[in-house]
Amino acid sequence: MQSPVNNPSVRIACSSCNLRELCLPVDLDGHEMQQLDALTSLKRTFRRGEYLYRSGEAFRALYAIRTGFFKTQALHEDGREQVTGFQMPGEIIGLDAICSDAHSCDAVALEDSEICEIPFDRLEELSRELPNLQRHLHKIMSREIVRDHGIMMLLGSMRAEERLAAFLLNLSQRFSARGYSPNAFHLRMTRQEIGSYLGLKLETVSRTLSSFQEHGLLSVRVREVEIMDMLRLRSFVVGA
Amino acid sequence: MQSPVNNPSVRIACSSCNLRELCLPVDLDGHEMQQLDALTSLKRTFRRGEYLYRSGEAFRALYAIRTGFFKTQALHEDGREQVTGFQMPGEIIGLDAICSDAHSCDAVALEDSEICEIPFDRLEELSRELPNLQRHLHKIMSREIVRDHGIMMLLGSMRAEERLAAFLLNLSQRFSARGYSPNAFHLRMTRQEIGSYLGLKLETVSRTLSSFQEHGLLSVRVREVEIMDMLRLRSFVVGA
DNA sequence: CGGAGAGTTGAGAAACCTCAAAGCAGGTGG
DNA sequence: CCACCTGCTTTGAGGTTTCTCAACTCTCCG
Repeated sequence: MQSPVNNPSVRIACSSCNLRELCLPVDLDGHEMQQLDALTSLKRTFRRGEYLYRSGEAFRALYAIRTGFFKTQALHEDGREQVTGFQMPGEIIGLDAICSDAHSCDAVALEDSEICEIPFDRLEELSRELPNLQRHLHKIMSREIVRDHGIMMLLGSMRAEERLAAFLLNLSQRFSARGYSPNAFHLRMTRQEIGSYLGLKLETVSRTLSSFQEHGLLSVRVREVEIMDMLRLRSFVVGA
Repeated sequence: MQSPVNNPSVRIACSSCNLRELCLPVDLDGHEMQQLDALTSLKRTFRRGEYLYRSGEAFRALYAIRTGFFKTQALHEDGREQVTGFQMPGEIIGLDAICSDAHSCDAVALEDSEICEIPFDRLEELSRELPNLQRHLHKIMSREIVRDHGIMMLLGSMRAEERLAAFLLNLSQRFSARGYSPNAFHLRMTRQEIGSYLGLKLETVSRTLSSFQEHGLLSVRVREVEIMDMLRLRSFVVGA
């Protein structure tokens, strides 16, 4: 993922990384911002396919994605694994590890990526001093919970077409918020990964995309998606 | 739900309510505990069917369930609603409201219940002073995220039998942690509500329960469940 | 005792999955 | 630079699971 063309949300981010998730701006003055920057100075890069962390590893830090694209996946006891999310620049991952001091899922780079490490001890420390930061951290965690509820709803009560429409619209909206086109984008993940995330088999994902294309909702060429009829796509999700 | 017969986890809870979720004990000394107690002194009771809060209401406080049983449900834009969780004594609800300062789901009492209100401003304030409490709050939120991932996995990759087995084992484990029998318990929710939570129709829930009974895994009489073969029930969830 | 909500059960339909085969794209090594 | 190989994607046919619609029963209250 290249740098956004023109994105006001990104401009207000702290200089070293996007600690704040987009749409959740935090109110910090210059000095406070410096402290936050100092906290988030450790950066690392990952090649496509590399693991940022694995299930079971000790928890030390949260990670803010600076550039690139990740997926997180949880493994079942019986070996089945399920993608629990796709993460874009500006988003925070690792929150699920706090409760047990160990990561409960894997995070894998879907393309060459750069992240910014946020030592959790020090984040907690700093957030005791900066109530704005404290509240912001709570909001990020709460937002993750709400997001998960949305996915539960999708998995529990939507049909394949609705799930895929919701998925594409969500991607579109997130790309758009980062200054990219909401109508045309590149999928970083395989059909299998999309299916895993949406509770569908890869063949169903492929068939449904083809069907969307036949009906003129969008055009797909392998991983290149162009949404042609945003309104009709939206009507899949909202209405029955 | 009556008071537990003999439950060590509850004994270490603060006196006025179970702020800590079970299995996540917090390390506070006497004075700190007093401060926490002062925070959580407001109690309220609810009759079966009453709403603790509704989607859209302003967010002011978290709620610890002291006695009783709740469900939380999210409403779709199109009117569909989905149960996102069932809550028992000692559990905290309302975390999803932090991110937007408004509740994003309804909380409904499934039986006469008593809760303890925790004003969030003051909880944040106190957790700035007490690092142990701060970490504990973060763990509670993180635990909610992990729980939700578990449900996503259930919804995305399990069949009806597996989902129901997982659901019953989860209830059993939670009752057990509260000092009740893990083998025999009363369901507080309807088939419809179970189905909504598990992404199934009520008829499928009913049929699957009947099938479990036929196979000698458990006995069901409407809402009274007795698990007869815990191991075989477990094998549904772990194995293929 | 009657009514309303909850639960059970059956039959047929719909959605999605499984298995299989073939086409495509991108990377690697000759 | 091309050919090949591997992994990803598409499409088809048939099977399973779950849903839908419907009728009936049960249980709990008033």
